[in-house]
Amino acid sequence: MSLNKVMLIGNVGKEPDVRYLDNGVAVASLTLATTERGYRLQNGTDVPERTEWHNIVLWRGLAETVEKYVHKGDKLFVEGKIRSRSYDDQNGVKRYITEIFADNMEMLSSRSQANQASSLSASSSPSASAQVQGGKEDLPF
Amino acid sequence: MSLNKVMLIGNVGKEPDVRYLDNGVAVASLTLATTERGYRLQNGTDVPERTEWHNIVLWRGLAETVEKYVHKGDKLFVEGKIRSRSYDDQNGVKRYITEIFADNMEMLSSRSQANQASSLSASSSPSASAQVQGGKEDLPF
Amino acid sequence: MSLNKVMLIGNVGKEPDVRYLDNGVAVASLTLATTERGYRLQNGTDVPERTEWHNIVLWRGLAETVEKYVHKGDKLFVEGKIRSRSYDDQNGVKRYITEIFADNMEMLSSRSQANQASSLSASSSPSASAQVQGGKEDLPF
Amino acid sequence: MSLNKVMLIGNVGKEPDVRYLDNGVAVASLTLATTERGYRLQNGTDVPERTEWHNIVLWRGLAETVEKYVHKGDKLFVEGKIRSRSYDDQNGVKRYITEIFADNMEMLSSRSQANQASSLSASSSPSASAQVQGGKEDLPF
DNA sequence: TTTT
DNA sequence: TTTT
Repeated sequence: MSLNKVMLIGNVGKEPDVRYLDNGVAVASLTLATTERGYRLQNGTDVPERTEWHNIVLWRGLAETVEKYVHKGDKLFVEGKIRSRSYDDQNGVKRYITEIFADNMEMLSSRSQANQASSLSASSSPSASAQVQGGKEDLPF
Repeated sequence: MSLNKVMLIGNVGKEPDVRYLDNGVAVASLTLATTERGYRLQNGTDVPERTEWHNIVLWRGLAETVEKYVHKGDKLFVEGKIRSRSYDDQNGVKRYITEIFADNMEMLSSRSQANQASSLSASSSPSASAQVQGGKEDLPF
Repeated sequence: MSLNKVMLIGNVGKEPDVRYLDNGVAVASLTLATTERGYRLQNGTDVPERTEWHNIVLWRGLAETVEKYVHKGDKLFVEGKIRSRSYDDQNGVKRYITEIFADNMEMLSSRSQANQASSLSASSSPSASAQVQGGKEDLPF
Repeated sequence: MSLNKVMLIGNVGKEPDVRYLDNGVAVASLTLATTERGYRLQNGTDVPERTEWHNIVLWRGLAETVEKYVHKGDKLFVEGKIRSRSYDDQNGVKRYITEIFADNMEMLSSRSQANQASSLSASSSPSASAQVQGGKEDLPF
């Protein structure tokens, strides 16, 4: 048995990228920043704040929601799993990238009209507190 | 913003109860035991092992999967949220009960044919490692 | 093997209760509200917002941090496990209560001077982004 | 506010590497495999099983526990956060690596004498069900 | 590149 | 009893 679970709350770094495969399936990519607060060690040393950037990949319904409602600066809750893959860069060097494959997303803030978005999307994702789940059409009750 | 998230791995206490509402929606109830190992304090005192019993409620597709494949003794991973509700018992005393409303379930073992079940159900729940999600008909890739 | 994990983000309902055992150990109790947004079903029915109240119990260092810095209305992240116990109420009726035994806490907001509190307490809880862990005196790096 | 949380259950890929810094602090590195079950798409296509390898880094007490008790093949529960860092490889190419910085670990199995290990280490990590926490010397009750 |  |  195995578990591969990630939960993030952070801010979207730039406008998400959404594209459609030939079969019509939507795929979104976005970067999410999580920031640890700095603190002071007992010996007086300051440990500065630290920002981690996560590559988030979302498919299907989640990607469509991203396209409609998610923008740079927005705060998101993302739940998913870690996936690493390799690719050859422009110099033929093999590169590894670690991505978070999202199973679930919740919009926590809006710089734009995301609040409206959030309640709209919530109406199709009732299984948890206003969470948006991929491609789910039915209702939990 | 708000988060209410529970993740459990434990064993099913007895045969699950599954019923159908008038509208055809399935609802399953089961009890799940999680056990903390005992340990010895530094002063030599033994803290015994401790079993916690959780009331799990599952709806729709998850309930149907439970009906087909989950049995007493099986090991389950359950993800969901905490919900408390009150009811009046047979003596008219108001009682409170805390339940875990499941969003997600994974079968980790089988005493019966659950392994087969698990891979079957996985085929309709591809979003995560063989996880069974309620009412989801589409595929993540 | 077993897992019993809860993660909550919510608001403190009233001033926490902190007491000290004869051996000097601090124990804090507080209630935390998590709220699911309401939404509209596809048939037009409105599902109203729903608030869940959680009984949180914190020990030792966490309880002392609560005593110093946590107040009614504050937003908290709490991580812990579910524990149920029974007691006889004033009428001799056996009652069951479900509590969240906190392993970890993070202060996310302050109505009072909690922001200052948060950075102070963070300096003694370096293992994660400003999280406060019970009785931990050492540093992770 | 920010959250960066990872929970993994998987198997250790090879013997862990443990070293000590000049100041006596222990640091352990290990690889952990999580495996998603394969499944069959509705169109009949088989999606094969998929193994993900995670780089886990543990400090201080956790690293010392790893040194004593964790071996290739063991099953571990690891809780922590995602951290990426860059370094220059032997060809001067800048490389990025993503690691899981562990806050918490639980030994779920042993190929060697890890069961004994687990109960031993549990005695110094009582805050949660036999979980081993870094550098914690006190007891929760 | 975000945010506090 | 909180909060949005």
